[in-house]
Amino acid sequence: MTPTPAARQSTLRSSNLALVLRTVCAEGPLSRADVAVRTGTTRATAARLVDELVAGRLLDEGERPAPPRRGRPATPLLPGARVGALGLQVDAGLLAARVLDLRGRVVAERVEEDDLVGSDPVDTLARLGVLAAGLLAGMPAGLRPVGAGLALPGLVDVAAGALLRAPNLGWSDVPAADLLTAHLPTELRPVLGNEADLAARTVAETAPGRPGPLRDFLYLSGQIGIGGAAVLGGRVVTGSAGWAGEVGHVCVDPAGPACRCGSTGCLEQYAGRHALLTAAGLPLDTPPVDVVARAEDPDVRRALDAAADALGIALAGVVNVLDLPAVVLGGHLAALAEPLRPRLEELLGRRVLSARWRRPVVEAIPGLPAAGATGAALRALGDVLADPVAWLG
Amino acid sequence: MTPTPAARQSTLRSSNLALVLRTVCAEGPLSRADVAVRTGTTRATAARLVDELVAGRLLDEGERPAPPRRGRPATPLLPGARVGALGLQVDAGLLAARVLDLRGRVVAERVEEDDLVGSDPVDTLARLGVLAAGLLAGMPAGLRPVGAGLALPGLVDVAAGALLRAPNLGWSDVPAADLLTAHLPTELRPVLGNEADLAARTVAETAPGRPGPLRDFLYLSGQIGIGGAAVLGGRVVTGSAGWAGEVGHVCVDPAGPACRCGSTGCLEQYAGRHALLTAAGLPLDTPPVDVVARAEDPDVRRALDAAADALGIALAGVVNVLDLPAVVLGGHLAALAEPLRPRLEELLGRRVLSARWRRPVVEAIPGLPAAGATGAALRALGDVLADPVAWLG
DNA sequence: CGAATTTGTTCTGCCGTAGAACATAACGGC
DNA sequence: GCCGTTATGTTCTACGGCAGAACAAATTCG
Repeated sequence: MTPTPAARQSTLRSSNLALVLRTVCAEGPLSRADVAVRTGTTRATAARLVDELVAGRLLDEGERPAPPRRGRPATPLLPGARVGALGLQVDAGLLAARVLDLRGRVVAERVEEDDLVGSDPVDTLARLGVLAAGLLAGMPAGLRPVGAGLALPGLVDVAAGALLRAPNLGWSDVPAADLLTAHLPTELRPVLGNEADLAARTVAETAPGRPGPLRDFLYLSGQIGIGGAAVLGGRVVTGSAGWAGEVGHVCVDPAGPACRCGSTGCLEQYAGRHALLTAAGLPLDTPPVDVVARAEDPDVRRALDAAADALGIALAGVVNVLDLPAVVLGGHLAALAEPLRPRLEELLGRRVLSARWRRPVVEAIPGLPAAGATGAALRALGDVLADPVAWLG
Repeated sequence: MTPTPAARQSTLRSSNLALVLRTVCAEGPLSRADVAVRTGTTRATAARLVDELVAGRLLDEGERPAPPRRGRPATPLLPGARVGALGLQVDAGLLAARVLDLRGRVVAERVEEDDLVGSDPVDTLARLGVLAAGLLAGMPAGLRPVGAGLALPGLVDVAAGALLRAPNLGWSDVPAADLLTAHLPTELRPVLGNEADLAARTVAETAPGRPGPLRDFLYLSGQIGIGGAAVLGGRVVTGSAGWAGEVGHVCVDPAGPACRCGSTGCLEQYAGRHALLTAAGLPLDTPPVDVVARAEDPDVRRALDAAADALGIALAGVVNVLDLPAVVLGGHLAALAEPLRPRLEELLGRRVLSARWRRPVVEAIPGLPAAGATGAALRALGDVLADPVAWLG
């Protein structure tokens, strides 16, 4: 236990700098006077803090497209466009590198689709490293990269920067951060994260520091298997070691089919992409839209119903334990939301203890491809928002 | 969304006062110099803060049972003994009122055992109010009550101070805080809380501000039904509306027996006290020790195994979603821990995805009767620790 | 009995915010 | 076209809180 250090004058300053930066990030263009009102400080103090952030390039003074009003026109403040973070992702079907700026805009990206199941981790991460290095080399000179993150579909050891196990890739014990650092500037050693956790972050946070419409929800990322993440108060619940969110291995029926995890009747065995397509008698590369199109086919209908039932049972359990007002379907499950929803909502209404007072809502948010990469960049930019002083140099 | 106010000088002072108070509460008797070291401040500043807390009676200067050392003897500081909070509890089998001081000691208590299933909420809460008023009337004059809490076995609306539904009591829509306020001083309007959440708090926090041995765990409170609470980083996860922790209604087998909640195959139907005793062919008032004594009886053994299996399946799901390193059995389940543990730990080892890296541990913590009342008092005292300035008057 | 040692107190200086006065840049009416 | 109005942004002084160093106090050890 590191004892918490007491707050000193400088702590006050950092904390208020962070508050001002967060405020501008969260509420679009604001003037110095707006910032003073939002933070409850005087204009004098707000201006002082803003000036420091502008000097450190974390905030930009915009040209004034001033809506004509009385009084001296305000200079609009925006999150710094010259601060960017690198988000990386390796998934069963793609390799992605994406740079986001503090406004949450995609500055540059490269996505390579490829079947990476069973690929060699060293080769694949080297490919990703080259991809990322190329992306950074092509960046406009003014942009300063402040951090990097890597989304991986599996259990991750954040402190060590290592992937423990990613069943969908067939990878185990990969020192991913070390392998990538060889291709990147030293200050851009990527912080690892679980793909579903980071994808969930893109739903909770539409841009750095800007809260999304939902603050509490369970996110499901349907891939070959099923990943998930619970979000409470806008923060992803990562658990004590960062291994939370394995919704795909919640047991739906102890007498159900064996799962590769060693257990039986896991949710993944009903609602995972492979399991669902197999049950529906469709080829494993059938895109979700085709599944929806054939929803009236009896075999497909039966598979969809079984998936909805399994989701209902598993998610009701999670909602009972965590009290979440919404379930967000992402990944391939987003596309299947329509045929799944009626049965799923009915089950949640019946099996969730508090449904009588607040019935859980099912939302579908497809998200852009490689949402994990965006989430990884958001995490890195979140570090800047949390402690701007460290980035003012 | 209330905009966060910026930190000012006075914020700094409150925050450091809170830190000093927390530090002394967490690490037993400390001198001013110890506090300075622990908080990283100078002795001058630490002494100033300590003096203010001593003047406000939140800290006491102890007599020095000084272990003979070189140098000027230190004056030991202790959490204020004259600050107390009232914890109340209504359960199916008892009514409890308990006063805890800032050191976590039980200053006074009254517990009445009685069968309250199906009782009239207005009458019962009036009884509890009288009990509490009597307890307060008998308190030493020096003790200042700073807050109150009420633990209830059901879903609670904290903001309204109302109980929504407590199946074990047969109560619905009870304005509990209002009913009790009639018998108590106005500043002691009790804050409602779920019994399992508050009992879990007594495990996470052995005394106000003093962390227990476990920081992350799932607590199970076995009563007639089964309540639960997840604790992450020492904080109880209450969910978005405070309704989290309904582990008893996680589905173990969709084809299982119907539950009074309207669902099927809930954990409660296998490991709840009533369900377990019925399955074992024992009378419903059999104390847990007798169940353990007859563990070799085939019927009892079968019921215990079924309960262990159900717990394994349900808890593995929760652990997969929340990544918790430990499961704590409380209530009647604590007494049954020995016969349940082997099978339960085996199942958790098999069904928890991350068990290969860290196998979940099962602990039994019986706790004192009416742990919810203690937890409710701890919550109120936690308010004092969070913002001592409000209590310095 | 005096040196050493540790605790607690006093005093000065620095830093960050509050508050008020002042400067600036627009609009609008006459 | 000028001047009052209005809102923004800046400058200056005051206050409060912590850091750091010097000092006073109380006990042990040689």
